Order: sequence, then structure tokens, then C-alpha cells
Amino acid sequence: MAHPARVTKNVLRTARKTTRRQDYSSSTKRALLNSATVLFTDHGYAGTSLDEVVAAARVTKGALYHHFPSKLALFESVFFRVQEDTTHEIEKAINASKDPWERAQIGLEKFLEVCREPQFRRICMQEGPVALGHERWHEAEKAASFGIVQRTVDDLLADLGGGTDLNEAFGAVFYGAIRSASEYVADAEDPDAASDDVQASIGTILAGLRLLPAIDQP
Amino acid sequence: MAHPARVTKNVLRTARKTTRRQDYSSSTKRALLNSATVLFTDHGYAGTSLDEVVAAARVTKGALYHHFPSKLALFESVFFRVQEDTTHEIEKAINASKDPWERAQIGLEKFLEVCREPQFRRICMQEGPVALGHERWHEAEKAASFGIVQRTVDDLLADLGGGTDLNEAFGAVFYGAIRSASEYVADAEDPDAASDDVQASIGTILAGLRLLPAIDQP
DNA sequence: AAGGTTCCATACCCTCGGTACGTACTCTCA
DNA sequence: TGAGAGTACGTACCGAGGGTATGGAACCTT
Repeated sequence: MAHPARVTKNVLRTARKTTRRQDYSSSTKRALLNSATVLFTDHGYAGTSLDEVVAAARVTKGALYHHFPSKLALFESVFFRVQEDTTHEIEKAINASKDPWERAQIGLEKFLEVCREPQFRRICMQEGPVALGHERWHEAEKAASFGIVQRTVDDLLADLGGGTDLNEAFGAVFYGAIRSASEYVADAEDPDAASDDVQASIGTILAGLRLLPAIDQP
Repeated sequence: MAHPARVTKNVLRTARKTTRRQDYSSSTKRALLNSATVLFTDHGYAGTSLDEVVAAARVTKGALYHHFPSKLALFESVFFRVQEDTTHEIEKAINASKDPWERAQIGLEKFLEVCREPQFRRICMQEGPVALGHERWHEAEKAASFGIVQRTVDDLLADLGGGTDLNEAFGAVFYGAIRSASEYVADAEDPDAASDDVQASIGTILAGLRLLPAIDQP
């Protein structure tokens, strides 16, 4: 058996901050994360074996368990990486506007868009809750997409002059609505049309809220 | 090792339709379903081993694999049993009224209530999608709670004079909203207060919709 | 250059889903 | 009524896969 070919690395380097050894190390770690991301996306958490992951990364289990203490820890790293990327993408799009209603619309559109990429959908939305457990998942989401939704909803309610009593409930409701809507769009035969329909539906709901005299008055 | 004690059975019987052998058989099958329900609820699908299930039911794997072809099939049986019970419960509560808006309110309240029972929540809402796969789970939900929500939403939209173009999108949105709201209620420190908040939120949304001149007009 | 540390490969263990097969019990039907 | 067939299990085992123990080679430090 020949030694497995190492991941090659560009030799050109100037003003190094890390050693070659560390470069190789982080390179194999990246390779593991990448292959794990692909396999978790395609076959889910329980459906992918670590043997497949290390084979795809062209290393062995020794390497994997050197970088990650467990399969769950590997999944967590993948999860947080995907989540962070997606969250930043949405946040960036939202910040293009200052009007809360426009921000909500932009955010919704962007959310529906990123959910059509299977990575975020499968790893963060579907496998995440079960693999990490609902507790940990919800905690992680509070700092990510759920946090964005909650802040957006807070702004909308503030603009309507409503109090803060129902903010959390409204946040949960709208987060679930958007999540489910994303699944609906991603599963649709014509996702573009489905996306338009969903935006129209939620737009209608928001339009109805704007017609109300005030929220939170008993 | 002594022979494991059999599940005792009431001897009093009149006008039998089944043999004693069949009675014992269905009894062990019930025992397996019951212990599986408890264990799946507590530890999830992947977290429970079949050894635990058969030990709790005081039988062996031979018995289990006589009644169920696989672990997944066992889970499916548990899933559909819990789902059916819950669906009937909600449906029954809804049929107490004829007014679509009142039906929606009753259904929501009942849905929030059953989701506070861990069985339905864990098995049907959390583990179901991952264990059965999103495809099969969604298909099963269409004939169950999702179907109820969709029909309720259809009635609401019809009452508002809206067309049917957005009905599916609205259905997905409201189903997700209710699902997420249920999690919010079940996880809350004060579930009763959280339930009230959620009902107020969704009630507000519905009130807003009723103020709109008409849905579905471009 | 000697020792320590990092990085990783190899070989192994254990749990667990699933299978093969044996067996005791029950139900016909002669 | 007893012999054969079928049912309802129990028992023993297999293989896949997550995790561990160990060794060694490359690298860094001093």
C-alpha cells in the first residue's frame, strides 16, 4: 500500500506566521470539514459513517480523532461553520435598508434563497435539532437566524407602537412560519413561483398587521 | 436463568373471536409498542437500542423481529399510532363549532395542548422528520395535523373571499407558525402564559387579515 | 542533536442492528 | 388423540460503525 498522497500546499509563502507543520494540520482539518459537510448534507448525520468521511478526505480515523473528539463534535463544527456563513449573508442583505418593513421583506427573500441551498437546509434546519438536541440547537439558533428574525419582528412591532409583552411569541410564530415556508419553497416543483407565493402570503399578513390600530391592547 | 415471566392475561372471556395464541401475540406486540413509545419519547430514535426495548417489554429480539421487520418499522408503528390518536383528538375538538374562525381558535388551543405532551412532540414533531425522512414525514403529516391546518386555513381564506392561488403557501406558513409556537410553549417556564401569548399573537394576525379588503388581488 | 510535541496510521474493542436457526407451544385434521 | 404444520418466540452469532490504545514519523525547541 502506497502512502496516501498528502494534500498539496502552495509553496510560495512570504512573511509566515505559522509553521509548515501547522499548515499541513489545518489543511487536513479543512479537508475533513469539507468532506463531512458534503456527506452530512447528502446522507444526514446518522447516515454518514466516519469511514466515508476520512476516505473522502484521504486520511484515516486517527487524523479525524486527533482533530475532533467525537462524531458529534465534527458535526458541530460543520454546523456552526455553515450557520455562520449563512447568517452573515442574510445580515448583510438586510443592512441594505433602514426601514423595518423593507428589512423584513429583504430578509425573508434572502432566507428563502439560502434555504434552497441544501447545505444550510439539511445541516442547520433538518439534522441540527436532532443531532445536537433541541436544547443546544435552539440556543445556537438564538444567536443566528432566529436572532435575526426576532430582532426584525421586534422592530416591526415597535413601529406599530405595540408593547413588548408578545414580542417573544410573535418571534416564535414568525420564525416557524419562515422556516416552514422555506421547506415549502425548497420542495416545490417550481421554487421561484413558490417563493413568490410565500412572500405574498407573509406580505399579506404584515399588511394586515399594519391596519390594526395597536398591538398589545387588552 | 429462569424463564422470563410472561405478560399475564385476564382469563375471563366470553364469546371469543380470537385464539389464546393470538391474544398472547397481540399482547406482546402491544407491550413492544408501549415500551418503544416510552423509550423513543425519552431518548429519541437513534438514542434507544432495541435491547432496551425488548428488555422493557420483557421479551427478546426474536419476538421483536417476528412482529416488526426492522427498527424503522417499529418506529413507524409507534409514530402512526401517536399521530392518529392526536389527530383524532384535535379533529374532535374542532368539530364543536361551525364558524371557521372559531374552529381555528379551538384547533390552535388544542394543538398547543397536545404538543405539551412529550409523546406527540418528540416522536411526531421532532424525531419523525429525521427518522422517516422529510419526504415520508411530510406525506404522513398531510393526512394528519398538517391536513387539519391546511383545511382550516382554506376555510378562513374562503371566508375572506380570497382565491385559491395562495392557499398552499398560507397553509405552509401557518403550519410552521403553529409548530414553532408549540415548541415555544412547551419549552417555556410558564407554559400557560406562553400559550396565552401565542394565541394572542396568532389571533392578532388573524384579526389583521380580517381587516384587509380582499386577499389575492394583485 | 537530543528530547519533547504534534500529527497521524494501524490495530483493536464494544455496542448495536440484523440474521439464522432451534424450540416450545398451538391449531388443525385424520 | 396424536402427528404434522404453522406460529411465536428464544439463542447464538455476524458485520458495520463509533471510539480507543499504541506506535511511529515528522517537526519544533533548546
